[in-house]
Amino acid sequence: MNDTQLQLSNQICFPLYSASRLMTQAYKPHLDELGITYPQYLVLMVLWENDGLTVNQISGKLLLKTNTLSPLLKRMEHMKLLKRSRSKEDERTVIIELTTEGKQLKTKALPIPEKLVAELKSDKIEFEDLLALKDTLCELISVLNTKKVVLENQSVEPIKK
Amino acid sequence: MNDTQLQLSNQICFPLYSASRLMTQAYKPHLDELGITYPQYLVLMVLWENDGLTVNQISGKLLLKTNTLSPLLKRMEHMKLLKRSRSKEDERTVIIELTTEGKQLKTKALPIPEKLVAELKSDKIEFEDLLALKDTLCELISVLNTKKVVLENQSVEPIKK
DNA sequence: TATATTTGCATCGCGCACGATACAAACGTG
DNA sequence: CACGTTTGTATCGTGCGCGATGCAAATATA
Repeated sequence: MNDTQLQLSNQICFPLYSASRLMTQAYKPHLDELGITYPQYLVLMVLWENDGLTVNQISGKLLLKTNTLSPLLKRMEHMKLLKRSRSKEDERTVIIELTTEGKQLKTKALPIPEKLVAELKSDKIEFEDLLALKDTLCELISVLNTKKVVLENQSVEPIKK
Repeated sequence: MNDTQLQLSNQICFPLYSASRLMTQAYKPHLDELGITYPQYLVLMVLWENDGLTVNQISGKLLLKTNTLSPLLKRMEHMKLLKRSRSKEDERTVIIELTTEGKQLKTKALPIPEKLVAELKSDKIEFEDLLALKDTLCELISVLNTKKVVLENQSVEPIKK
């Protein structure tokens, strides 16, 4: 029995981890111009597509827990990008709505994806490879996410009737 | 001109970001048993393969800056997993060496990659897809990393003779 | 209706990541 | 040898991510 599996080069997770960080770094100069971070960019993309969501709904779309989103959204409120307000139907839920400034940022963000693709496509990576990459990643996410939900629902207490 | 490019589902970066986080979460229960975090696991894998590296060498292998590694390694020294010492040849460089405890942890870590692959393979993802994923990710990393190095070397001052 | 449970969000503590900055050792140049 | 520059590491401040915990509103149950 050898230990080649413990070599960095043979793990799927390390390339995933590095590629994710490097990609975020590649976005950074473009996002700096808008004065936002990458997670903030994600929140904005969700809201540009569908404004007025609750914290929980954003959490579901970004797969981020509310304990990550709460401070993040609070910072974005201080930046005047969005407004938080309690729902009248359910006082527990918080509605997130873009301000005019938050909506206007969409125009400045529009060319960013194109630029990023251009930066990558200029090299030896085929566009088709990126599409295949995205598909496999989404499969992976689906598997990991459902597995996680299953584990969370395995309560310590036996299921009660 | 439409804005479908700004939809979350059409960005390559979001799946990358989510998959990376979810994968780290999938490792967590296994790493918890060893009492280490995922970045610490990465450092150990590098050292298991090649002990006695400098901070700079580890930085190169993990693509992490030394300002991330310094505190990380310090924590691991407090955990008695490794020892830091200044090189005698060059007083600036710090040599990182595993302790007996750090070396022994390898035995407990050995079954982890196998378990992870098993968790993934049990579902609809083909093993070949994961290999292709890894290859494309490594290409991506190569492109992003070299691009970054090039940008860093573009000094503000003109190149002096 | 009273009580128990669930749900939605927030707070806290910790460990990354990283840009900016600092600093001493090493190196290069005159 | 004196100097300016580069190199290797560390420190600081900020923003995530996330497990653990808290808490009030809503819901379910008795």
